Amino acid sequence: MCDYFWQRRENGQGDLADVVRSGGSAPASGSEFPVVSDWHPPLEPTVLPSSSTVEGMNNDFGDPFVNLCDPLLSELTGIEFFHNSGEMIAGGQVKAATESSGSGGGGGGGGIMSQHLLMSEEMITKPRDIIPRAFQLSSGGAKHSPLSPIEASGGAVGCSADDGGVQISSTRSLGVKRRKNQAKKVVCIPAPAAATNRPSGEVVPSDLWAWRKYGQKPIKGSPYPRGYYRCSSSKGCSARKQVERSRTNPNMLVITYTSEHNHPWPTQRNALAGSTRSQASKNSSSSSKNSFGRNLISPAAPKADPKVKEEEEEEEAAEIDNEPMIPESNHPDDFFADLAELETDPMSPVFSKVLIQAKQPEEEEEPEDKGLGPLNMW
DNA sequence: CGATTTTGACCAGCGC
DNA sequence: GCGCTGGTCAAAATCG
Repeated sequence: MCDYFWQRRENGQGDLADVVRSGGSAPASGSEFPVVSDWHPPLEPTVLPSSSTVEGMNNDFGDPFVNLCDPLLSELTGIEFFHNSGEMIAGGQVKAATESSGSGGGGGGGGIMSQHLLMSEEMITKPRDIIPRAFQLSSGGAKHSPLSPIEASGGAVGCSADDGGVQISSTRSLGVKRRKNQAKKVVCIPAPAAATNRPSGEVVPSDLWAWRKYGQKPIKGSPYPRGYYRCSSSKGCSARKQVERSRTNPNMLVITYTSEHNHPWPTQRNALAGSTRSQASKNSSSSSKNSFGRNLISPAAPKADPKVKEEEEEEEAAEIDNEPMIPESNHPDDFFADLAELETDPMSPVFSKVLIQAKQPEEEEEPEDKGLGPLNMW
C-alpha cells in the first residue's frame, strides 16, 4: 500500500515550484483538469513497456488510504479506488461522486485529488483497455481517447489531461535509462491547481514531508526541467523524489518518489524547508541552468516580463481566495481526517475527488528496500 | 547561523 | 569502448 497526499495550503514547502514555474503560465483553476470521460479503447491493444520504473509500493504505517480501497473495482482493474472522504466507492459511485463535485461539462472540481494517480509497475504495464476504464468516471463529451500513443521521445512517465484524459505511460523503450533498480512510485497530479499557497506566488503542492532540492536537470525530449529533491526531515533519510512536468501535458506534474523514509513523519516541519526565500532568490537569479550552463525557460527568471509576472501573481492571489483551508497537520491521520472533513462539504473544491491508487505488486521487493523498517514512506 | 536553492561539475548506467 | 543522458555532489549565494 502506498499513499500520497499533500497539503494544499501548507506553509513553507518548497519543492515543485521550480518545475511548475518552469512550465510557464498555467491555468489557475482546477477546472482545467476535468476527469476522464467517454474513453474508448484503442484500436490496437497496446502493451506498455514492462520495464517501467514504478515499483515497490508498500506502506507499513500511516497510510490514510489503506482502508479505503474498493475491492470490487480493484479486483476488476487491478487499480484501487479511493474516495477522499473515506468511503469506499465502486466505479459507478466514482462517477457519481465525481459529478457531484459541481462542475459540469467535464470541468470537474479540479481539486487536488481529482486526477491524482499512483502507479505501480503492475498498473503501468496493464493493457490499456483496463486502465482507462478506471477513468470513466464522469459524463461529458470527450471526443477522443485520452490515451494517445506512447511518446517515442522517451521519458519516464507521461500524463495527459487533454480533454480530461489522464495518460499513464512508461517509455522506457527509447533512451530512458534506469540507473538502478530502485523502488519508485510515480504520481501524476494537476500542477497548477494542486496548490498555490505561497504569498510569493509560487505554486507549491507538497506532501507532508520536508524536501530539499539538490538538483535540477533538463530532460531530453522535454521542455521542462526535472527537479531533484531529497528528504530534509532527517539527515540519514534516503527518500527522494523527482518532480517534472509532463511533456504531454504541462498542466500535469509527474512526481517520482524513490526510496523510503527511514524516520517517522516529521512532528514539525523544518521551518525553512522550501521557504519563500526561493522566490526572492529566483527572482534575482533564477535563470535555471542545466549541467551545461545553458539557460532554461523560467517564467520567474529575471528576464521575465514584469507584466506577465504580475498577472501570475494576481492569479495566484485569486486562487488563494477561492481555496478552502486545509488545516495543517503533522500526522497523516490528522491530515486525512481534516481533508475528509473538507471533502464532505459540497461547497469545497476538495469535495468528491477520486484518488486512484495502484495495487501493490505482490512479488519481488528490491533488496535495497529491505531493512528500512516499518517506517516506510508508502 | 542554519537552512535552502542554484548550478556547474562529476559520476554512473545504458545503447550502440 | 565511447558517447549520451540522467542522477548526484558540493560550493556559492541567498534568506529568515
